[in-house]
Amino acid sequence: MTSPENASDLPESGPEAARRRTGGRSARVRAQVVEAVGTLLVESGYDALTVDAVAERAGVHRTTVYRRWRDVGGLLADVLDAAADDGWRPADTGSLEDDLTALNQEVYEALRPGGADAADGYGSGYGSGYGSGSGSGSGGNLTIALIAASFRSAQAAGALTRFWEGRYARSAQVSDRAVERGELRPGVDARALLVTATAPLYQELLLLRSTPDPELPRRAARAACAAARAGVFH
Amino acid sequence: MTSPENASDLPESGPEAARRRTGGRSARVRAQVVEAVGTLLVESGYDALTVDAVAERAGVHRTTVYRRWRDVGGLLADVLDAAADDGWRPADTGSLEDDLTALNQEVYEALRPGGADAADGYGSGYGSGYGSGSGSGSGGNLTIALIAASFRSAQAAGALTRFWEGRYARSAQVSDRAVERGELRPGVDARALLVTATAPLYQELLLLRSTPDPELPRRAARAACAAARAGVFH
DNA sequence: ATCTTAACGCAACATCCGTCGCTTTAAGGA
DNA sequence: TCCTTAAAGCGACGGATGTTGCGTTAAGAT
Repeated sequence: MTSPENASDLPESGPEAARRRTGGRSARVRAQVVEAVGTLLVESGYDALTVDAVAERAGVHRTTVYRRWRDVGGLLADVLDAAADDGWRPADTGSLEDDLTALNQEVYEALRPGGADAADGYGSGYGSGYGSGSGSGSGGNLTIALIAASFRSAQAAGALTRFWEGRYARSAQVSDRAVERGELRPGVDARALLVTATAPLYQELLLLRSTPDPELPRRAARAACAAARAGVFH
Repeated sequence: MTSPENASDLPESGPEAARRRTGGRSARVRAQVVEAVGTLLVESGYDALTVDAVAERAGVHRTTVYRRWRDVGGLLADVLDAAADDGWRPADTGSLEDDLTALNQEVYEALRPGGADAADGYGSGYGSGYGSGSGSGSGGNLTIALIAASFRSAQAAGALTRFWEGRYARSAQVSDRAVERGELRPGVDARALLVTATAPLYQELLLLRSTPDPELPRRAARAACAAARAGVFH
């Protein structure tokens, strides 16, 4: 759980620097607030995620939230950074196409209207505590809410980028394994391959908001495979 | 120029329906407001696009804007619908890869940080009157501002989807021409091909906000070509 | 030219949002 | 246990945002 103020975590430069107090009350407040953010997002979507609502839900005073997180973007950055360092790994199915399809399936679930309950924007694991968002009325999709927020706050945008880059970095082993198996020649640009594979899902579900096509994850994976085998990413 | 209220343009159902007044003053007000929206977006980005700022810039009263467009989303929807029916056509270069690259180049310019001055999110032509946004400080990218807005307003989201679908529909002839030339077998899914070709640009520049790579438009086009030739979109 | 009334202008109002100065609580070192 | 002070609580404020009721202007029909 990375907090805004210790993101760059020098232990206070001065010799007699003021001691931070991260124990007891502060920790409790943070936990309550972070949980309130998740709950509110799932229940009523991003528009309901005001500082006031979070504070009330967390049983904490408004000014406390303003001082520690500054704004909604800061709250989301905190939540996202916490989600970023889960133990997620890409599935290992034995073939490049199936690996990419599995990856795309996760993205698909996260982006689908009734979608997953997690900061699953790409990958799983986060906050399985938040009951599935399935059909929770105006709640809408949590992942989409987070992305929407990233357009309103530089801080949230940075956190989201870090989250995704972490996912892509770990997914590079999908490409590595394909090389080991001899499916691809060495020297392939893993990131380009992965972006090509996943991008159509974001395009269709997030930007174009077309009706979800269950075949899309596999088709996008196949397209990326074909391009990779043709040497486009070398 | 499609206005919110005549979007579904039945000429008033009742036999003695109240006559709308679209002439003189109303038309002038609309023109002033729409122009103010464009100017403000280019000059200072989406965050500066408040109803008040638009009203002041247009020399019109706040309540007028609130009543006719309801909110910023309504304003943007109006602007986007106006931009959607320009005369845009995809370039015809003589080969599929070059056609797609040209398409991607337009998207690239529109999405790049110092990017194009138009609602060029995909395609050109709109409002060439708005001086190029090149480097206009905090202005940021107009296209990205419009997309960001679409996450805050269902009305703007709908307009943006319509805009893009129109672009994709017209771009289908890129695929048709490739079939005619014998580059692709008949029966290819043009939309899937086009989405695959353009999606990596949106992914990198809009979502991941990575530093622009001038090679990206061509690489994405090549990847889509390779997939198409492999029969992925049939 | 005259009349009706849609659309705009205006001012007052209610909210919401973020900030500030001050007080109170309790974390953490001695 | 006591002391210092970081961090939370509290109330009040100023500014921005959106709404409402009413008066004024002018579009469009006769």
